[in-house]
Amino acid sequence: MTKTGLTIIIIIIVSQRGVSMERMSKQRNGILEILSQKNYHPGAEEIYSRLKKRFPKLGIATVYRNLEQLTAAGVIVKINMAGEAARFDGFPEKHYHITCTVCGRVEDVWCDFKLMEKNNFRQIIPDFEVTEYSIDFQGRCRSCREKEKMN
Amino acid sequence: MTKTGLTIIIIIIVSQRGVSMERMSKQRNGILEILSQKNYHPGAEEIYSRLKKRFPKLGIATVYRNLEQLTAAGVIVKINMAGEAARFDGFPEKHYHITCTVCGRVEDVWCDFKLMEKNNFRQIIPDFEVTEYSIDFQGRCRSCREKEKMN
DNA sequence: CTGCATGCAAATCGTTTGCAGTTGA
DNA sequence: TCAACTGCAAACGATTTGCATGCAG
Repeated sequence: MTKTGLTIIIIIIVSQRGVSMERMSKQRNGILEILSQKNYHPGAEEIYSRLKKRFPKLGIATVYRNLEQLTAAGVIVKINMAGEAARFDGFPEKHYHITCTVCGRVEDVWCDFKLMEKNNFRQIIPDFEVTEYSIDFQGRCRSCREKEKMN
Repeated sequence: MTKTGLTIIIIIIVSQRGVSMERMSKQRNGILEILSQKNYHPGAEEIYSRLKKRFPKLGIATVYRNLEQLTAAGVIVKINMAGEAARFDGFPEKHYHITCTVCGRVEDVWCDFKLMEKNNFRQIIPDFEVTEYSIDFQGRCRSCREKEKMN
C-alpha cells in the first residue's frame, strides 16, 4: 500500500490519458509494439524472450520496469493471474478477461455490465466508496472442450 | 476459547460438503478456529504468527499446506490479491470481496448479482463455457476516507 | 550534457518441496 | 499400527532493487 503510488496514478490519468513516459527507449517501444496486438496477453517472460531476439543484451528487469511504468501510466493493463505470473494487455479500455481452466489461455471479454456501474455499489457496499472493480471469468474454451470430447 | 463447540461446527461443515480431511490435527483445527470469524481475511503469515503463540514449534509450511488442502476441499476460500500475499476466508458460500486501496483491508460483499448468473454468459462469451467468475472491488473504506479528510 | 533508462547480478517475497521424525484414527 | 501430518531447511518462481554504464532529448 503506497500512498504516493496511488496519487501519481491519479495525476497522470487526469492530466493526460495518453503516454507521458519520460523517454521512449527502443526497448519500451518494442514492448508497446508487442502489446499492440489485440486479444494477446503475454507475461513478462514471453515479452522478454520475444524482444531478446531483437535486443540480445536485454535484461528481464528492463521488461518488468517498463511494464510497471506503462501500467502506472494507464497505457497498458496488468492482468493479475491467480498464482501464476501476471499477464499484460495493450488495450486499457475497460473490459474483462476470461481464462481457460484447461489451457490457461486468456481472452478478452468486451461487454458492458450496466448494472455493474459504480453508482449501483452505493446501496450494495454502503461503507465503501467503490473506485474500481474487476470481473474475472474462468471456463473452458472451445478448443479445449473439443479436445475433451476426443478423450 | 470454546474448543469443543468449534470442533463440532467444523465437523458439520466438512461432512455436509462430503469432503473429509484425512485427519484433524491440532494445527489444522487452530487454522479453522482462526478462520471461523466472519469478515476476517488473514494471510498465511498472520495465521502463522497468531497460531505460533499456541504452537511455538509451528512451521509456516504447515500453515500453507493446510490452507491449500482446506481450499481444495472447499472448506475455506482463497482470495488472490493483486501482487500481495493471498488471504483466506473461512466462509465458502459465494460472495465477493472489496479491498480498500488505502489501508488494504478486505471486507465481505454479500449480495446477489442476478445478472451475473452463468446462464447469461452464453450470449456474452459464446466461445467459452463459463464455469466460474469472481468480482473484485476496490475502493476506500469509511475510516480511510475520514482520515483523508483530516489531512 | 543531464538524468532517465538500461543491463547485470544479487536480493526479496510469497510459496512449495524434500525429508526425517511425530501423531491421530 | 502406519499413512497422514508436522517442523525444518532448502528450493522455487516471480518480481524488485542497487549500481555502474548507456543513451534520448
